[in-house]
Amino acid sequence: MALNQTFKAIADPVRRQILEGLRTQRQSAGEIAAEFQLSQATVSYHLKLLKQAGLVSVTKEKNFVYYELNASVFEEMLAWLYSMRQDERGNQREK
Amino acid sequence: MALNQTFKAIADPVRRQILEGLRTQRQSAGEIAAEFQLSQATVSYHLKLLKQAGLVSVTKEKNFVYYELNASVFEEMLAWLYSMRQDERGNQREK
DNA sequence: GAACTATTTAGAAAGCTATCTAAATAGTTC
DNA sequence: GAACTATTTAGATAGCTTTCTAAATAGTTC
Repeated sequence: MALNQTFKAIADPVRRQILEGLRTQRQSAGEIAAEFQLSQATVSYHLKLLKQAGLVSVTKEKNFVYYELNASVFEEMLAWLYSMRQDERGNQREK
Repeated sequence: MALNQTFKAIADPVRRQILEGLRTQRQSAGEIAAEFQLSQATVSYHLKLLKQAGLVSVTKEKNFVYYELNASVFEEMLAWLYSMRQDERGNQREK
């Protein structure tokens, strides 16, 4: 059950912002790091967590490492949130 | 921007399980705590975080405190996840 | 109002997370 | 192969989270 890792991964604002940056195109580790006022090492740490959670995938090219969104993993989380929303109909409170 | 608090709240497995238990009916703090092998104080702490994140709402009755799902707050998270999924079409990798 | 029941708050400890700097790795180019 | 560029790993640290036990609060019942 990797759902927990996935939810933890998106619980951090830096990591969500990285994901947002990857919505439209892939980016190298350096390009991603440039968007933050954090050391490259710190951003690399966040990228590692996103990769472990399956939210991004990685391709090496020259001496760049490109990250791209792996949207299928979002489905699991969507499914969980959906299931929560569904049942909020008659919520029987026996006054 | 309370989205961060909301994502953090669901990042913990105990809290997700609490929410799952509330899908079909409200429960008192004691009923919720009985489902876990954790002290009542610990469960109370998790309930506080869920309440602060707006994911549950609270009614007092006799000397019981009832918790129920507040599904509207899930919408925000759903919207974020959706926006992530949308853009994963042509992801232009110029090979 | 005394005893009881349900829940929360306080304080402390263990473990986890995010961050940094410095060093290591790995691949490129001349 | 030496120098350069991009990225990751290692080790350290501060701060946050989860958990506990004990005590406090608050409401109920007789």
